[in-house]
Amino acid sequence: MRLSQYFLPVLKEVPKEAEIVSHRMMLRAGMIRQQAAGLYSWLPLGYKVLRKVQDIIEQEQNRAGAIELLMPTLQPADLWRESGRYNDYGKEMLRIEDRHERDLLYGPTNEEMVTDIFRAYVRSYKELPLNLYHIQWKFRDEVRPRFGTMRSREFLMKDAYSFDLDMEGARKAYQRMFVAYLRTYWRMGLTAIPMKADTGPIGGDLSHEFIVLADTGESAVFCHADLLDKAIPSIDTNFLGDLDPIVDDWTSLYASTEEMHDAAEYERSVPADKQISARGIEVGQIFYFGTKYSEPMKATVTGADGKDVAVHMGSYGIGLTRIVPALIEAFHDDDGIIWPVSVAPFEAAILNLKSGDALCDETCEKLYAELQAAGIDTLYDDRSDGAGAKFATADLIGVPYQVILGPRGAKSGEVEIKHRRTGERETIGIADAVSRIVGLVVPERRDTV
RNA sequence: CGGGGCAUAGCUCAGCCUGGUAGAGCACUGGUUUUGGGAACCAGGGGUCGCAAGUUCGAAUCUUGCUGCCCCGACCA
Repeated sequence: MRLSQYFLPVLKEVPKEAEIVSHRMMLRAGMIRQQAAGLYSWLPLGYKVLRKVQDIIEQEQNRAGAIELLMPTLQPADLWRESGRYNDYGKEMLRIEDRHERDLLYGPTNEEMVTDIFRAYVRSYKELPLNLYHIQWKFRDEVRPRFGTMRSREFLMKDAYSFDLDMEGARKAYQRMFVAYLRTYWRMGLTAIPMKADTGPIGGDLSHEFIVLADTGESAVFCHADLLDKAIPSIDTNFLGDLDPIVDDWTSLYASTEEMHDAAEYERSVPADKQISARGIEVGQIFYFGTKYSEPMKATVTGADGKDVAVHMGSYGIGLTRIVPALIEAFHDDDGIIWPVSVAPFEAAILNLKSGDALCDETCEKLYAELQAAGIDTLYDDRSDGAGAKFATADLIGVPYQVILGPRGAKSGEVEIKHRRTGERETIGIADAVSRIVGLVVPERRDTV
Protein backbone atom coordinates (compact mmCIF):
# COMPACT_ATOMS: atom_id res chain seq x y z
CA MET A 1 0.00 0.00 0.00
CA ARG A 2 1.26 3.44 -0.91
CA LEU A 3 0.84 5.70 2.07
CA SER A 4 -0.04 8.63 -0.21
CA GLN A 5 -3.04 6.61 -1.42
CA TYR A 6 -4.06 5.24 1.97
CA PHE A 7 -6.30 6.59 4.72
CA LEU A 8 -4.16 6.86 7.83
CA PRO A 9 -5.21 9.80 10.01
CA VAL A 10 -2.42 9.77 12.61
CA LEU A 11 -2.57 12.31 15.42
CA LYS A 12 0.40 14.19 16.77
CA GLU A 13 -1.39 15.23 19.89
CA VAL A 14 -3.14 12.91 22.27
CA PRO A 15 -6.90 13.23 22.53
CA LYS A 16 -7.63 14.03 26.14
CA GLU A 17 -10.15 11.27 26.77
CA ALA A 18 -7.61 8.48 26.44
CA GLU A 19 -6.21 7.26 29.71
CA ILE A 20 -4.36 4.00 29.10
CA VAL A 21 -1.55 3.52 26.61
CA SER A 22 -3.39 1.22 24.21
CA HIS A 23 -6.33 3.61 23.92
CA ARG A 24 -4.02 6.56 23.31
CA MET A 25 -2.02 4.70 20.70
CA MET A 26 -5.06 3.36 18.88
CA LEU A 27 -6.33 6.92 18.54
CA ARG A 28 -2.93 8.35 17.64
CA ALA A 29 -2.19 5.63 15.08
CA GLY A 30 -5.52 6.27 13.37
CA MET A 31 -6.90 2.81 14.18
CA ILE A 32 -10.22 3.75 15.73
CA ARG A 33 -12.60 6.64 16.12
CA GLN A 34 -15.05 6.93 18.97
CA GLN A 35 -18.62 7.55 17.81
CA ALA A 36 -20.30 7.54 21.22
CA ALA A 37 -19.52 6.13 24.63
CA GLY A 38 -18.36 2.55 24.07
CA LEU A 39 -18.93 2.64 20.30
CA TYR A 40 -16.04 2.75 17.85
CA SER A 41 -15.44 2.85 14.13
CA TRP A 42 -12.49 0.74 13.07
CA LEU A 43 -10.43 2.80 10.65
CA PRO A 44 -8.43 1.02 7.93
CA LEU A 45 -5.27 0.39 9.94
CA GLY A 46 -7.16 -0.86 12.99
CA TYR A 47 -9.47 -2.98 10.87
CA LYS A 48 -6.50 -4.59 9.16
CA VAL A 49 -5.16 -5.73 12.55
CA LEU A 50 -8.61 -6.90 13.61
CA ARG A 51 -8.86 -8.99 10.43
CA LYS A 52 -5.49 -10.62 11.06
CA VAL A 53 -6.57 -11.50 14.59
CA GLN A 54 -9.78 -12.93 13.19
CA ASP A 55 -7.95 -15.01 10.58
CA ILE A 56 -5.77 -16.63 13.22
CA ILE A 57 -8.74 -17.40 15.45
CA GLU A 58 -10.66 -18.97 12.57
CA GLN A 59 -7.70 -21.10 11.47
CA GLU A 60 -7.16 -22.46 14.97
CA GLN A 61 -10.86 -23.01 15.66
CA ASN A 62 -11.19 -24.93 12.41
CA ARG A 63 -8.06 -26.92 13.18
CA ALA A 64 -9.58 -27.98 16.50
CA GLY A 65 -12.72 -29.19 14.75
CA ALA A 66 -15.08 -26.31 15.44
CA ILE A 67 -17.37 -25.32 12.59
CA GLU A 68 -18.06 -21.72 11.66
CA LEU A 69 -21.50 -20.27 11.03
CA LEU A 70 -23.03 -16.83 11.52
CA MET A 71 -25.96 -15.90 13.70
CA PRO A 72 -27.69 -12.50 13.64
CA THR A 73 -26.99 -9.65 16.02
CA LEU A 74 -30.68 -9.21 16.81
CA GLN A 75 -32.52 -12.01 18.55
CA PRO A 76 -36.17 -12.63 19.40
CA ALA A 77 -36.94 -12.18 23.09
CA ASP A 78 -38.95 -15.40 23.15
CA LEU A 79 -35.79 -17.54 22.96
CA TRP A 80 -34.50 -15.79 26.04
CA ARG A 81 -37.81 -16.22 27.81
CA GLU A 82 -37.37 -19.98 27.32
CA SER A 83 -34.07 -20.02 29.14
CA GLY A 84 -35.30 -17.58 31.76
CA ARG A 85 -32.57 -15.08 31.00
CA TYR A 86 -34.81 -12.40 29.47
CA ASN A 87 -35.75 -11.27 32.95
CA ASP A 88 -32.48 -12.17 34.64
CA TYR A 89 -30.13 -10.26 32.40
CA GLY A 90 -30.95 -6.74 33.53
CA LYS A 91 -30.23 -3.41 31.93
CA GLU A 92 -26.99 -4.60 30.36
CA MET A 93 -29.11 -6.15 27.64
CA LEU A 94 -30.27 -3.74 24.96
CA ARG A 95 -33.96 -4.36 24.31
CA ILE A 96 -35.57 -3.29 21.05
CA GLU A 97 -39.10 -3.35 19.70
CA ASP A 98 -39.74 -3.67 15.97
CA ARG A 99 -42.61 -2.11 13.97
CA HIS A 100 -44.90 -5.03 14.80
CA GLU A 101 -44.23 -4.47 18.49
CA ARG A 102 -42.31 -7.72 18.76
CA ASP A 103 -39.67 -7.79 21.47
CA LEU A 104 -36.12 -8.15 20.21
CA LEU A 105 -32.74 -7.77 21.82
CA TYR A 106 -29.25 -7.02 20.56
CA GLY A 107 -27.44 -10.21 21.50
CA PRO A 108 -24.93 -10.02 24.35
CA THR A 109 -24.17 -13.74 23.77
CA ASN A 110 -25.68 -16.61 21.80
CA GLU A 111 -26.32 -19.69 23.95
CA GLU A 112 -30.07 -19.61 23.39
CA MET A 113 -29.87 -19.12 19.66
CA VAL A 114 -27.27 -21.78 19.02
CA THR A 115 -29.21 -24.18 21.23
CA ASP A 116 -32.28 -23.45 19.12
CA ILE A 117 -30.35 -24.26 15.95
CA PHE A 118 -29.03 -27.47 17.48
CA ARG A 119 -32.41 -28.75 18.68
CA ALA A 120 -34.02 -28.03 15.32
CA TYR A 121 -31.76 -30.45 13.46
CA VAL A 122 -29.86 -32.82 15.71
CA ARG A 123 -31.69 -35.96 16.85
CA SER A 124 -29.10 -38.67 17.45
CA TYR A 125 -26.03 -39.12 19.61
CA LYS A 126 -24.31 -40.29 16.43
CA GLU A 127 -24.16 -36.70 15.24
CA LEU A 128 -22.09 -35.73 18.26
CA PRO A 129 -19.70 -34.28 19.17
CA LEU A 130 -20.49 -30.94 17.59
CA ASN A 131 -18.91 -27.55 18.09
CA LEU A 132 -20.41 -24.51 16.33
CA TYR A 133 -18.86 -21.08 16.48
CA HIS A 134 -19.28 -17.66 15.02
CA ILE A 135 -17.56 -14.31 15.08
CA GLN A 136 -20.16 -11.60 15.47
CA TRP A 137 -20.75 -8.19 16.99
CA LYS A 138 -22.29 -8.22 20.43
CA PHE A 139 -23.68 -5.48 22.58
CA ARG A 140 -23.70 -5.06 26.33
CA ASP A 141 -24.94 -1.79 27.65
CA GLU A 142 -22.13 -1.35 30.17
CA VAL A 143 -22.82 1.30 32.78
CA ARG A 144 -19.35 2.61 32.31
CA PRO A 145 -17.50 1.64 29.15
CA ARG A 146 -13.83 2.60 29.29
CA PHE A 147 -10.29 2.11 28.01
CA GLY A 148 -11.27 2.37 24.35
CA THR A 149 -12.14 -0.97 22.76
CA MET A 150 -10.82 -2.81 25.81
CA ARG A 151 -14.21 -2.47 27.37
CA SER A 152 -16.64 -1.10 24.83
CA ARG A 153 -20.36 -1.59 24.62
CA GLU A 154 -20.33 -2.98 21.11
CA PHE A 155 -17.60 -5.57 20.67
CA LEU A 156 -16.57 -8.33 18.29
CA MET A 157 -16.44 -11.77 19.83
CA LYS A 158 -15.71 -15.32 18.79
CA ASP A 159 -18.04 -17.63 20.65
CA ALA A 160 -18.02 -21.38 20.22
CA TYR A 161 -20.56 -23.81 21.65
CA SER A 162 -19.94 -27.50 22.12
CA PHE A 163 -22.57 -30.22 22.26
CA ASP A 164 -21.88 -33.66 23.72
CA LEU A 165 -23.78 -36.68 24.91
CA ASP A 166 -22.32 -36.65 28.39
CA MET A 167 -19.92 -35.04 30.80
CA GLU A 168 -16.99 -37.08 29.54
CA GLY A 169 -17.58 -35.99 25.96
CA ALA A 170 -17.91 -32.39 27.12
CA ARG A 171 -14.58 -32.66 28.93
CA LYS A 172 -12.90 -33.69 25.67
CA ALA A 173 -14.58 -30.82 23.82
CA TYR A 174 -13.32 -28.50 26.53
CA GLN A 175 -9.80 -29.78 26.13
CA ARG A 176 -9.84 -29.25 22.38
CA MET A 177 -10.71 -25.60 22.94
CA PHE A 178 -8.12 -25.34 25.71
CA VAL A 179 -5.38 -26.45 23.32
CA ALA A 180 -6.74 -24.35 20.45
CA TYR A 181 -6.61 -21.28 22.70
CA LEU A 182 -3.01 -21.92 23.68
CA ARG A 183 -2.11 -22.02 19.99
CA THR A 184 -4.27 -19.04 19.06
CA TYR A 185 -2.69 -16.61 21.50
CA TRP A 186 0.78 -17.88 20.85
CA ARG A 187 0.35 -17.30 17.13
CA MET A 188 -0.52 -13.68 17.88
CA GLY A 189 2.67 -13.35 19.89
CA LEU A 190 0.79 -13.19 23.17
CA THR A 191 1.64 -15.10 26.30
CA ALA A 192 -1.78 -15.96 27.63
CA ILE A 193 -1.97 -18.10 30.74
CA PRO A 194 -4.99 -20.30 31.45
CA MET A 195 -6.13 -19.57 34.99
CA LYS A 196 -8.75 -21.21 37.12
CA ALA A 197 -11.97 -19.27 36.89
CA ASP A 198 -15.28 -19.27 38.67
CA THR A 199 -17.71 -21.90 37.41
CA GLY A 200 -20.67 -20.44 39.23
CA PRO A 201 -23.46 -22.82 40.26
CA ILE A 202 -22.19 -25.58 37.94
CA GLY A 203 -19.06 -26.27 39.95
CA GLY A 204 -16.18 -28.45 38.87
CA ASP A 205 -12.87 -27.48 37.35
CA LEU A 206 -13.93 -26.84 33.78
CA SER A 207 -13.57 -23.11 33.54
CA HIS A 208 -10.47 -21.15 32.66
CA GLU A 209 -9.82 -17.56 31.83
CA PHE A 210 -6.90 -16.88 29.52
CA ILE A 211 -4.95 -13.98 30.95
CA VAL A 212 -2.32 -11.71 29.42
CA LEU A 213 -0.12 -10.12 32.05
CA ALA A 214 -0.13 -6.31 31.83
CA ASP A 215 0.17 -3.51 34.36
CA THR A 216 -3.08 -2.01 33.17
CA GLY A 217 -4.98 -5.28 33.55
CA GLU A 218 -8.34 -5.13 35.23
CA SER A 219 -7.86 -8.01 37.62
CA ALA A 220 -5.23 -9.25 40.02
CA VAL A 221 -3.80 -12.66 39.15
CA PHE A 222 -1.43 -15.17 40.72
CA CYS A 223 0.59 -17.85 38.98
CA HIS A 224 3.71 -19.98 38.74
CA ALA A 225 6.50 -18.34 36.70
CA ASP A 226 7.18 -21.50 34.68
CA LEU A 227 3.83 -21.01 32.93
CA LEU A 228 5.30 -18.02 31.12
CA ASP A 229 7.61 -20.09 28.97
CA LYS A 230 5.90 -23.40 28.59
CA ALA A 231 6.02 -25.02 25.16
CA ILE A 232 2.94 -24.54 22.99
CA PRO A 233 1.24 -27.58 21.38
CA SER A 234 2.44 -27.83 17.77
CA ILE A 235 0.51 -27.47 14.54
CA ASP A 236 0.30 -31.26 14.11
CA THR A 237 -1.39 -31.83 17.45
CA ASN A 238 -4.03 -34.51 16.97
CA PHE A 239 -7.27 -33.00 18.24
CA LEU A 240 -9.01 -36.36 17.94
CA GLY A 241 -6.39 -37.95 20.18
CA ASP A 242 -5.81 -37.86 23.90
CA LEU A 243 -5.27 -34.27 25.02
CA ASP A 244 -5.05 -35.08 28.74
CA PRO A 245 -1.22 -34.87 28.86
CA ILE A 246 -1.20 -31.33 27.43
CA VAL A 247 -4.03 -30.02 29.59
CA ASP A 248 -2.72 -31.75 32.71
CA ASP A 249 0.70 -30.26 32.10
CA TRP A 250 -0.71 -26.75 31.82
CA THR A 251 -3.05 -27.06 34.78
CA SER A 252 -0.58 -28.73 37.12
CA LEU A 253 1.00 -25.39 38.06
CA TYR A 254 -0.84 -22.81 40.16
CA ALA A 255 -2.63 -20.10 38.20
CA SER A 256 -5.67 -18.26 39.43
CA THR A 257 -7.58 -15.05 39.10
CA GLU A 258 -8.39 -13.07 42.22
CA GLU A 259 -11.89 -14.50 42.69
CA MET A 260 -10.62 -18.07 42.81
CA HIS A 261 -7.33 -17.31 44.56
CA ASP A 262 -6.35 -19.62 47.42
CA ALA A 263 -3.49 -17.85 49.17
CA ALA A 264 -2.54 -20.85 51.33
CA GLU A 265 -2.42 -23.20 48.35
CA TYR A 266 -0.42 -20.62 46.37
CA GLU A 267 2.21 -20.28 49.12
CA ARG A 268 2.37 -24.02 49.57
CA SER A 269 2.66 -25.11 45.94
CA VAL A 270 4.69 -22.30 44.34
CA PRO A 271 8.31 -21.70 45.44
CA ALA A 272 8.85 -18.11 46.54
CA ASP A 273 11.14 -17.30 43.62
CA LYS A 274 8.51 -18.58 41.18
CA GLN A 275 5.57 -16.67 42.56
CA ILE A 276 4.11 -14.13 40.20
CA SER A 277 1.56 -11.72 41.57
CA ALA A 278 0.51 -9.35 38.82
CA ARG A 279 -2.33 -7.76 36.96
CA GLY A 280 -3.87 -9.29 33.89
CA ILE A 281 -6.21 -8.74 30.97
CA GLU A 282 -8.77 -11.45 30.28
CA VAL A 283 -8.62 -12.25 26.58
CA GLY A 284 -10.72 -15.39 26.56
CA GLN A 285 -12.75 -17.77 28.66
CA ILE A 286 -13.73 -21.38 28.28
CA PHE A 287 -16.58 -22.78 30.27
CA TYR A 288 -18.52 -25.99 30.76
CA PHE A 289 -22.13 -25.42 31.78
CA GLY A 290 -23.70 -28.84 31.32
CA THR A 291 -27.41 -28.87 30.65
CA LYS A 292 -28.18 -25.34 31.81
CA TYR A 293 -29.72 -24.41 28.44
CA SER A 294 -30.35 -27.79 26.88
CA GLU A 295 -32.77 -28.80 29.63
CA PRO A 296 -35.12 -25.82 29.65
CA MET A 297 -34.88 -25.49 25.88
CA LYS A 298 -35.28 -29.22 25.29
CA ALA A 299 -32.14 -29.74 23.25
CA THR A 300 -32.02 -33.52 23.45
CA VAL A 301 -30.64 -36.39 21.45
CA THR A 302 -31.52 -40.05 21.49
CA GLY A 303 -28.76 -42.12 23.04
CA ALA A 304 -27.59 -45.63 22.15
CA ASP A 305 -30.04 -47.00 24.71
CA GLY A 306 -32.99 -45.32 22.96
CA LYS A 307 -33.52 -42.77 25.66
CA ASP A 308 -33.53 -39.00 25.11
CA VAL A 309 -30.95 -37.02 27.05
CA ALA A 310 -30.26 -33.32 27.29
CA VAL A 311 -26.89 -32.54 25.73
CA HIS A 312 -23.94 -31.29 27.74
CA MET A 313 -22.72 -27.94 26.53
CA GLY A 314 -19.82 -25.60 26.92
CA SER A 315 -19.04 -22.15 25.59
CA TYR A 316 -15.74 -20.66 24.56
CA GLY A 317 -15.25 -16.96 24.01
CA ILE A 318 -12.51 -14.74 22.67
CA GLY A 319 -12.98 -10.98 22.59
CA LEU A 320 -11.38 -9.82 19.34
CA THR A 321 -11.87 -6.12 19.94
CA ARG A 322 -10.22 -6.55 23.32
CA ILE A 323 -7.26 -8.53 22.00
CA VAL A 324 -6.12 -5.62 19.82
CA PRO A 325 -5.59 -3.24 22.77
CA ALA A 326 -4.22 -6.12 24.84
CA LEU A 327 -1.57 -6.63 22.16
CA ILE A 328 -0.64 -2.97 22.39
CA GLU A 329 -0.48 -3.07 26.18
CA ALA A 330 1.95 -5.96 25.80
CA PHE A 331 3.94 -4.54 22.90
CA HIS A 332 4.79 -0.85 22.82
CA ASP A 333 7.43 1.68 23.78
CA ASP A 334 7.46 5.47 24.11
CA ASP A 335 7.46 5.90 20.33
CA GLY A 336 4.46 3.74 19.57
CA ILE A 337 3.20 0.24 18.93
CA ILE A 338 5.45 -2.77 18.29
CA TRP A 339 3.31 -5.33 16.47
CA PRO A 340 4.27 -8.98 16.34
CA VAL A 341 4.56 -9.88 12.65
CA SER A 342 1.57 -12.23 12.71
CA VAL A 343 -0.89 -9.43 13.55
CA ALA A 344 0.95 -6.40 12.18
CA PRO A 345 -1.12 -4.23 9.82
CA PHE A 346 1.90 -4.29 7.51
CA GLU A 347 4.88 -6.62 7.76
CA ALA A 348 7.39 -4.12 6.38
CA ALA A 349 7.52 -0.44 5.51
CA ILE A 350 9.65 1.34 2.95
CA LEU A 351 10.66 4.83 4.02
CA ASN A 352 11.61 6.97 1.06
CA LEU A 353 13.44 9.75 2.85
CA LYS A 354 13.46 12.01 -0.18
CA SER A 355 10.37 11.58 -2.30
CA GLY A 356 10.89 13.47 -5.54
CA ASP A 357 14.53 12.53 -5.84
CA ALA A 358 14.71 10.50 -9.05
CA LEU A 359 17.10 7.87 -7.77
CA CYS A 360 15.33 7.47 -4.42
CA ASP A 361 11.94 7.16 -6.10
CA GLU A 362 13.18 4.65 -8.63
CA THR A 363 14.94 2.49 -6.04
CA CYS A 364 11.99 2.53 -3.64
CA GLU A 365 9.51 1.68 -6.40
CA LYS A 366 11.63 -1.31 -7.31
CA LEU A 367 11.91 -2.47 -3.70
CA TYR A 368 8.17 -2.02 -3.25
CA ALA A 369 7.37 -4.11 -6.31
CA GLU A 370 9.80 -6.83 -5.28
CA LEU A 371 8.61 -7.03 -1.68
CA GLN A 372 5.03 -7.36 -2.84
CA ALA A 373 6.02 -10.00 -5.36
CA ALA A 374 7.71 -11.86 -2.51
CA GLY A 375 4.41 -11.87 -0.61
CA ILE A 376 5.39 -9.30 2.01
CA ASP A 377 2.54 -7.06 3.12
CA THR A 378 4.30 -3.74 2.56
CA LEU A 379 3.54 -0.10 3.30
CA TYR A 380 5.44 2.32 1.09
CA ASP A 381 5.81 5.78 2.61
CA ASP A 382 5.99 7.80 -0.59
CA ARG A 383 4.69 11.04 0.93
CA SER A 384 6.61 14.24 0.40
CA ASP A 385 7.05 14.83 4.14
CA GLY A 386 10.38 15.19 5.85
CA ALA A 387 12.36 12.22 7.09
CA GLY A 388 11.50 12.87 10.72
CA ALA A 389 7.79 12.62 10.07
CA LYS A 390 8.24 9.31 8.29
CA PHE A 391 10.29 7.82 11.09
CA ALA A 392 7.76 8.97 13.64
CA THR A 393 4.81 7.56 11.70
CA ALA A 394 6.47 4.22 11.05
CA ASP A 395 7.42 3.85 14.71
CA LEU A 396 3.97 4.92 15.90
CA ILE A 397 2.01 2.45 13.78
CA GLY A 398 4.44 -0.28 14.74
CA VAL A 399 5.47 -1.89 11.44
CA PRO A 400 7.98 -4.61 12.45
CA TYR A 401 10.62 -3.89 9.81
CA GLN A 402 11.48 -0.56 8.20
CA VAL A 403 13.45 -0.42 4.97
CA ILE A 404 15.00 3.03 5.02
CA LEU A 405 16.38 4.64 1.90
CA GLY A 406 17.74 8.15 1.45
CA PRO A 407 19.84 9.83 -1.24
CA ARG A 408 23.09 8.61 0.36
CA GLY A 409 22.05 4.97 0.29
CA ALA A 410 20.53 5.25 -3.15
CA LYS A 411 23.91 6.38 -4.45
CA SER A 412 26.03 3.85 -2.55
CA GLY A 413 23.59 1.03 -3.27
CA GLU A 414 22.65 0.39 0.35
CA VAL A 415 19.52 0.48 2.49
CA GLU A 416 19.12 0.43 6.21
CA ILE A 417 16.78 -2.11 7.82
CA LYS A 418 15.46 -1.11 11.22
CA HIS A 419 13.97 -3.71 13.53
CA ARG A 420 11.13 -1.96 15.33
CA ARG A 421 11.18 -4.25 18.37
CA THR A 422 14.88 -4.14 19.21
CA GLY A 423 15.84 -0.86 17.57
CA GLU A 424 18.62 -2.76 15.80
CA ARG A 425 19.71 -1.31 12.45
CA GLU A 426 21.54 -3.13 9.74
CA THR A 427 22.95 -1.73 6.52
CA ILE A 428 22.63 -4.03 3.57
CA GLY A 429 23.06 -3.97 -0.19
CA ILE A 430 19.88 -3.01 -2.01
CA ALA A 431 20.01 -6.22 -4.01
CA ASP A 432 19.87 -8.28 -0.81
CA ALA A 433 17.19 -6.28 0.99
CA VAL A 434 14.16 -8.23 -0.19
CA SER A 435 15.53 -11.67 0.66
CA ARG A 436 16.63 -10.33 4.04
CA ILE A 437 13.13 -9.05 4.80
CA VAL A 438 11.60 -12.33 3.68
CA GLY A 439 14.03 -14.18 5.92
CA LEU A 440 13.07 -12.06 8.89
CA VAL A 441 9.31 -11.94 8.34
CA VAL A 442 8.31 -15.42 7.23
CA PRO A 443 9.41 -17.36 10.36
CA GLU A 444 7.68 -14.81 12.58
CA ARG A 445 4.32 -15.39 10.91
CA ARG A 446 4.00 -18.48 13.06
CA ASP A 447 1.60 -20.04 10.57
CA THR A 448 3.44 -23.29 9.89
CA VAL A 449 4.53 -24.51 13.31
C1' C B 1 -25.96 3.61 39.76
C1' G B 2 -23.18 7.00 43.67
C1' G B 3 -19.08 10.79 43.68
C1' G B 4 -16.00 14.31 40.87
C1' G B 5 -14.82 16.98 36.37
C1' C B 6 -15.10 18.82 31.40
C1' A B 7 -17.75 20.96 26.84
C1' U B 8 -14.48 27.53 22.87
C1' A B 9 -11.37 26.05 15.16
C1' G B 10 -9.96 19.22 12.80
C1' C B 11 -6.50 18.35 17.63
C1' U B 12 -4.37 20.34 22.44
C1' C B 13 -5.85 24.49 25.04
C1' A B 14 -6.08 30.07 26.72
C1' G B 15 -10.04 33.65 27.44
C1' C B 16 -14.78 33.13 31.97
C1' C B 17 -13.27 35.06 38.30
C1' U B 18 -14.18 41.15 37.19
C1' G B 19 -20.04 40.88 30.81
C1' G B 20 -18.20 45.15 25.82
C1' U B 21 -15.45 43.33 17.96
C1' A B 22 -13.45 35.15 19.71
C1' G B 23 -7.54 33.85 20.46
C1' A B 24 -2.61 30.72 20.44
C1' G B 25 0.14 26.33 19.00
C1' C B 26 -0.36 22.20 15.90
C1' A B 27 -3.22 20.69 11.50
C1' C B 28 -5.24 22.69 6.60
C1' U B 29 -4.64 25.95 1.59
C1' G B 30 -1.07 28.88 -1.77
C1' G B 31 4.12 30.28 -2.24
C1' U B 32 9.56 30.22 -1.24
C1' U B 33 13.47 27.68 1.01
C1' U B 34 14.37 22.95 3.13
C1' U B 35 15.11 17.38 3.59
C1' G B 36 18.60 10.91 8.10
C1' G B 37 14.19 11.68 13.88
C1' G B 38 7.27 14.97 13.82
C1' A B 39 11.47 21.66 9.28
C1' A B 40 11.62 27.52 8.51
C1' C B 41 9.51 31.87 6.62
C1' C B 42 5.50 34.68 4.05
C1' A B 43 0.36 34.93 2.88
C1' G B 44 -4.53 32.76 3.69
C1' G B 45 -9.08 29.87 5.03
C1' G B 46 -11.66 27.99 9.11
C1' G B 47 -16.23 29.21 15.05
C1' U B 48 -24.21 29.35 15.97
C1' C B 49 -18.08 29.36 22.20
C1' G B 50 -22.63 21.68 23.34
C1' C B 51 -28.32 22.89 23.36
C1' A B 52 -32.35 25.81 25.47
C1' A B 53 -34.35 29.45 28.49
C1' G B 54 -33.36 33.60 31.79
C1' U B 55 -30.77 38.29 33.70
C1' U B 56 -28.73 42.57 30.94
C1' C B 57 -28.40 48.14 26.53
C1' G B 58 -24.98 44.02 25.62
C1' A B 59 -23.56 36.96 27.45
C1' A B 60 -18.14 32.38 25.50
C1' U B 61 -18.21 35.00 30.35
C1' C B 62 -23.60 35.47 35.23
C1' U B 63 -28.27 32.05 36.54
C1' U B 64 -31.37 27.68 35.66
C1' G B 65 -32.53 23.34 32.97
C1' C B 66 -31.07 19.70 29.44
C1' U B 67 -27.58 16.79 26.54
C1' G B 68 -22.87 14.66 25.60
C1' C B 69 -18.10 13.00 27.16
C1' C B 70 -14.15 11.75 30.75
C1' C B 71 -12.21 10.12 35.65
C1' C B 72 -12.83 7.31 40.69
C1' G B 73 -15.97 3.61 42.88
C1' A B 74 -19.76 -0.19 42.41
C1' C B 75 -20.62 -3.44 38.09
C1' C B 76 -18.16 -6.71 34.18
C1' A B 77 -22.17 -13.94 31.15
